[in-house]
Amino acid sequence: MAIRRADGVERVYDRLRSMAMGFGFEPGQKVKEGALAAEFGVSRTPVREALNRLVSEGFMSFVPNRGFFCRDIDLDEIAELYQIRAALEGWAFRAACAQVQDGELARFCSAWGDPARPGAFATLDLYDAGFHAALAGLCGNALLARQLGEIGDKIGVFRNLELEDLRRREKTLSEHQGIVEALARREAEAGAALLERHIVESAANALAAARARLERARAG
Amino acid sequence: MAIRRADGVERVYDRLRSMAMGFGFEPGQKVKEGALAAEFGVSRTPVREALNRLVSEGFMSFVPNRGFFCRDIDLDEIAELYQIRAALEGWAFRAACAQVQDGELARFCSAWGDPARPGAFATLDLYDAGFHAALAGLCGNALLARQLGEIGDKIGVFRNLELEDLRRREKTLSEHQGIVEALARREAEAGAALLERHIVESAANALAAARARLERARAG
DNA sequence: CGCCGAGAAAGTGTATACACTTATGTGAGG
DNA sequence: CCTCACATAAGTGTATACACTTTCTCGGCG
Repeated sequence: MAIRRADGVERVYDRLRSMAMGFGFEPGQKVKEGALAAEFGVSRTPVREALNRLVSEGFMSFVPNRGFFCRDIDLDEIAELYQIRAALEGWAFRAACAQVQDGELARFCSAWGDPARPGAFATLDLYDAGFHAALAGLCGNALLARQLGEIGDKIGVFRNLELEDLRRREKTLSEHQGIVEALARREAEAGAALLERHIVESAANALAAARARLERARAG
Repeated sequence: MAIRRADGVERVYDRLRSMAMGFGFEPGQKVKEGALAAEFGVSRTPVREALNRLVSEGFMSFVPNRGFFCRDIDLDEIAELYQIRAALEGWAFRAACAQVQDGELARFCSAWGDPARPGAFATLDLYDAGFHAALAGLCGNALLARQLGEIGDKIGVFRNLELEDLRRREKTLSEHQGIVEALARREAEAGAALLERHIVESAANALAAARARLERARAG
């Protein structure tokens, strides 16, 4: 038997994480170590390790002697995540206005201020994620940028669902445009206000999408 | 041998976490599973599980085939944590001004606006932590409050060290006072500005304390 | 029909075994 | 004295074993 087949935990962790981000598990569903171990062709040990990591990342919950459960998708929680995102991105924008170097700012604006840019991305949600990640990168706080990334992962599919609406797509692009322009002029307060409104609206749409998705899941 | 002695992982996890929060490990030090297992009187399995959780909480790092390492205390990282705290608490304050109920607000103000209140706490850093936690609780976003709690844990000892300076203690109390008054009048922007300045100053002091502590550790 | 309890089945919790990897020490050659 | 190669020790990665707990099943009883 091939013991130490390369990077067992890592593979298991990645698969479980993407399953948890998408709809690979029913919300709230019990997650059985043994079944996953069999499915992935490893023993329970690496599965448990991966699950433990996912617990403290908030993708799973754990009850002693009962095991692991997929988090259930809670609309309130998604709303709260969007609020945290608004707080963090707003701060990041102000910080970027105050301290980013001219060169870096110019590079950002020419890259993300171009209305044709979305065409280079396979899907709009990838473009959107890229935009917000790049923006967060300007504030000089790597930890904050990382936190925003993790929040994005948890919001996950709903951000995607949200952008399926065609009118919402155009609105997203024009709002991004406005934010870039404010940043170019280093208008911290005005830009932050635009950004926060942009996120609040995204939240409303994502919540609607999530609600619909949950209805569908409950029905089918 | 007593297999299944109650809550093995939980006990191990708690001990490791408090060790990591204080100075139980040298910063950057390698953490050997076997040694810890022996010390705690359990096998490596629960130790690894606890360590895995601590990795995704940011208290430990992990390198495949090399094992776990205590995070090294990075001054930049502490500064970044304080910035995230400022962003989150600032947002929470504004949200609290906008939407907290009169009754809850009054209760908060009478509790934390009392200058004699600190006397009820064993140490000032407990009082300080309590104040900021209560404030975060007013914004109605439980996830945000939790995040702030975790940030507080990571800042950990330095917050404590920071408050050892006597002048800083008095300053802290009067700044809290001002924040409570702004909240009582629901002056979102003015209060948030006070709060953010308060945190920025705390950060500067905590960083100085951390720097001193690191010097001492390096010398002794 | 519903409820309860005993027994069986399924599943978790941790110890242990052992393959594999990395670190450590040691002696020969430069 | 330094360096490299190799043996050895230390340590990690995962499978497996087995005790304990929870959950399921089903027959008897009210």
